[in-house]
Amino acid sequence: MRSYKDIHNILLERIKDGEWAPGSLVPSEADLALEFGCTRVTVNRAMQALADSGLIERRRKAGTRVVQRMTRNAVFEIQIVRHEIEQRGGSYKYLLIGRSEEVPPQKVRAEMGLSGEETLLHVLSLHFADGAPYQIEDRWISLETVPQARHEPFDTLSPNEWLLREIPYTNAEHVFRAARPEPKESDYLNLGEGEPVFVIERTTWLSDAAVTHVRLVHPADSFRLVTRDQHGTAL
Amino acid sequence: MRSYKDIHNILLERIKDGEWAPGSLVPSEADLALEFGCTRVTVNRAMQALADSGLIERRRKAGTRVVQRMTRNAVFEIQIVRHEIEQRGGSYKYLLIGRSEEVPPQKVRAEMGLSGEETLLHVLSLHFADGAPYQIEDRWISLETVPQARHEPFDTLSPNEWLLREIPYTNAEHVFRAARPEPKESDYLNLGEGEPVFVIERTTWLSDAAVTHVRLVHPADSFRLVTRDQHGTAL
DNA sequence: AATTTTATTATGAATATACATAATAATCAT
DNA sequence: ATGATTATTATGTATATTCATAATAAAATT
Repeated sequence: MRSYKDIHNILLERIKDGEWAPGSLVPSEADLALEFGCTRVTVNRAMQALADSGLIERRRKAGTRVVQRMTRNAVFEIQIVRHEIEQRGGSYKYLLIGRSEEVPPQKVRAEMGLSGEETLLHVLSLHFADGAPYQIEDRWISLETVPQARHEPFDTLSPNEWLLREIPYTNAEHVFRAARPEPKESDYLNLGEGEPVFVIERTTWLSDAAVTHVRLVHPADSFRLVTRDQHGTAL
Repeated sequence: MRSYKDIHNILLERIKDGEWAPGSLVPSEADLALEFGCTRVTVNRAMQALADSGLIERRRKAGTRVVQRMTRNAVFEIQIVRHEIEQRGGSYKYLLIGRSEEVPPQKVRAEMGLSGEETLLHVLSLHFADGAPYQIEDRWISLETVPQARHEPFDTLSPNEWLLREIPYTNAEHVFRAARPEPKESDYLNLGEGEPVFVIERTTWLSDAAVTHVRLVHPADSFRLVTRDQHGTAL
């Protein structure tokens, strides 16, 4: 028996092989159902999977076309820093530098979509891999969205780990860039003269409420971001 | 009438709100079908979508659990450099620097999984935004996988654009990092003293055959990589 | 008691069927 | 010819039904 996954794979092959060229119209569900000797529903399930993964575009009556993509997606994993390091067999250490309640600078307020001048929890900390500084975590946490944070000392458990463990979030925005470190950052990371840093800025939200904004600063020579593979199945 | 998408969203809310905690067992399809007044099939469709997006894990008889994720995904778009620039309202220019057939260095061969010492097409080019250098494209193209490339001059159309338009690929691997530019790169990009670069290395594959490997080098102050939002639908 | 067999249960998946909806094509009235 | 109306068609989705499969629990056998 042919499952919808089989049909999905067959259709995928046809697209990959160029048999169905980008932009071309593919046969209707009814025709394919006839060809594969199954019902239209089964073909539909397979086609929907292809549409979900962005390979085809479907419109009622107009039919289904192979997308003429000018863009593709890549996916990378965000995980706890400790795991990042331990996974590579490195030894991990965490150090809290400062913890206070302050009104964040304008830039952070803008990123988090804060209108007023409420105080947030500001936590500055350092993550070490094999004894060497690996990441500065400069974080602001909304006490309105996450009041529990007020009672967390963050002296042994990093905000990174606590948040990922305890607080759900719905979406995140990232900015990655290369930069010259600020003097203080250069100090914390123990950087050589002229060594650049890799900066990740992440803002996370729970529905419409900002949860946290963090600036992660890494020495350039010890950090690389790698994407996972694509197109295995859906996605 | 409640569609499977409605049910998907309702269940998603329950996970987001923590009503269904990470690691907890969620009600069976049959129970949920009863609750929502629809058939099990509809619930199944919704649950499958959630499973596809990695929020729940399902096993026969064992039931369905909310994943206890320590990692989350982020997605970014790979698009044609020209579009990247024009989308921001910038003016785009392309310049071919060199085109030749050579045996690539060991590092590139390793990335592409090449065993022998076959010659690849090597294309070096520059992309400008508003007159200023924006990206160095240092690319190797497999003439075995993409023989058509041999007849492409790449003097007005960049390999980036030609490949994305003409050649399908199934998956890609990326590495991002901050680095100090090599002297030649600093030269091409017209960089100031000590200015770092943002480097993207991408290898793409068509099934098991390597298509191309490219090193993209950007001035740090003109480049930032931004992720798209998550959790809209699947993924 | 330990092991094997059987029954139960939850998810996975296919089928036939019915109706909804959006886009296009064909028809008709002006 | 032009514009409005209707028919057609492809996809979207829901339902009832059926069977498959994997994991667990219960029962039976040794």
